[in-house]
Amino acid sequence: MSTRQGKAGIGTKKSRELTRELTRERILKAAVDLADVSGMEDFTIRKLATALGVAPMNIYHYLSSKDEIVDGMVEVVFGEIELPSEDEDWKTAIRRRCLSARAALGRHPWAAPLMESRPVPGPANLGHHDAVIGCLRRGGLSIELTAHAYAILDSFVYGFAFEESTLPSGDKDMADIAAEMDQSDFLAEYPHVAELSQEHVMKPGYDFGDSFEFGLDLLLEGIDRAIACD
Amino acid sequence: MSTRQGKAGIGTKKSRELTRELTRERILKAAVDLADVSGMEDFTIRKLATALGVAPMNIYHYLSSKDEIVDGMVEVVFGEIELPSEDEDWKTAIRRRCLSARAALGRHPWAAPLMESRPVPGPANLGHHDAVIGCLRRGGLSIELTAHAYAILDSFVYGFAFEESTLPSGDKDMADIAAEMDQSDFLAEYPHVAELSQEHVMKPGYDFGDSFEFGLDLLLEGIDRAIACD
DNA sequence: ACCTGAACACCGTTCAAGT
DNA sequence: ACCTGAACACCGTTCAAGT
Repeated sequence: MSTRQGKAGIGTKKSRELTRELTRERILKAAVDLADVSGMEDFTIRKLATALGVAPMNIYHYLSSKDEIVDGMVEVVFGEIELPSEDEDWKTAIRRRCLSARAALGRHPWAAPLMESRPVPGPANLGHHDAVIGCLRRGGLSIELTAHAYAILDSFVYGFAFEESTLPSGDKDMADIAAEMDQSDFLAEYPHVAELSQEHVMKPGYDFGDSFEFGLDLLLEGIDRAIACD
Repeated sequence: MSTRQGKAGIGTKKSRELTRELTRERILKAAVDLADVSGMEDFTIRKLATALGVAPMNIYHYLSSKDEIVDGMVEVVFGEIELPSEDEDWKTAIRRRCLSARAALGRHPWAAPLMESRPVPGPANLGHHDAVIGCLRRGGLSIELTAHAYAILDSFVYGFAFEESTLPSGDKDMADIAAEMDQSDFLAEYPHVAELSQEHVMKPGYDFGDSFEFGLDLLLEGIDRAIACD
């Protein structure tokens, strides 16, 4: 009955799109989706606008620069990472949040190098940091050890996720590189790379990701041991 | 006496520049220098050309795309990383090369996210990989454990170096963020971040880099222990 | 108020032309 | 052969103008 209802009813094909007004959130969702499929290299405001079906300049009404869009996208990803539970011991809780972080970065491969490098961290980012630090402190770690633990765990998690996100060009192409060079030259020049590649990485069951928990547990156990001599 | 000698002698101010013909190596050196001072964000072929005193298109004669330039720059950095010695035990040798890698990435902060993400690794890159893998194998690690060790050490080293390279906007600005928000609001919302920041990070002696050796040694010791159950 | 197209100052790269 | 300027197809962003 209202004019709004009337308007929405006019269009047939486009009505679904048209009723969806542009909002900050809708823009950021579309931005994350676009980056997920195109990667950050090809992520441009102009393409984002086309994906949303609006003129590029329209976006500037809700987010005032590309940097602000990227900030918002990083916040979306932080929102997807499970906060450490307050009911578990610190090691279990932190372990779970690290696995959750890797899973989120697996869904959004463009995000790994951006998570810790935004000049102005948003509330989801800060809230996440606070929960992790709080969890470590409750676990009995001193401030010094908390700082160490935080730095090394995040370096590892983000470093690993980033490495993983660029892998298709690093393992798969290893065969290509070997193919481009003369096979026997490659073997002579880089015998250990060749061995590892042929006898392990190329084998059916291999998954680079398996190393994640291996390394994570080394760090967690090491931190645990360090609590004693704190 | 030769015409070449004659030519070189003509100019007075510019002769030093002019005699230095453009070469692949000279371009790459200038590229690394430019990225060191400007960062990768501002690194453009056009600016590189101006720095070299040539027309932009001239560069394409020696390197056929920006990607190829970046590949070359990464190779330069790999060349600066100390290879693991063959005379030391694996732990000492690998430890040294990890410290050397961090030092190199400290000199070239733009490089961390590029080292392991080039589609086509160059000879310095491959040679480096080969030496590290060889060192681990000689140390008695199985192929499986070598793969784990390699993956987690590099994730940590590159992850940490990257984190470190973006730090000025992450620690310094923490004070700014707190200043922008109401101080008491910040303290109420993020009490653990505030505590860590005030009682540790802001203190005179604090250096984020101290966590590097802490984490590195946890990983090395953990790998060492894993050799037994291999 | 919300949305827009034209324009500006940049990119990387191609091309045709200079020596 | 080496080097070049003009031009092309893109960027992010500003601006003045539409409703």
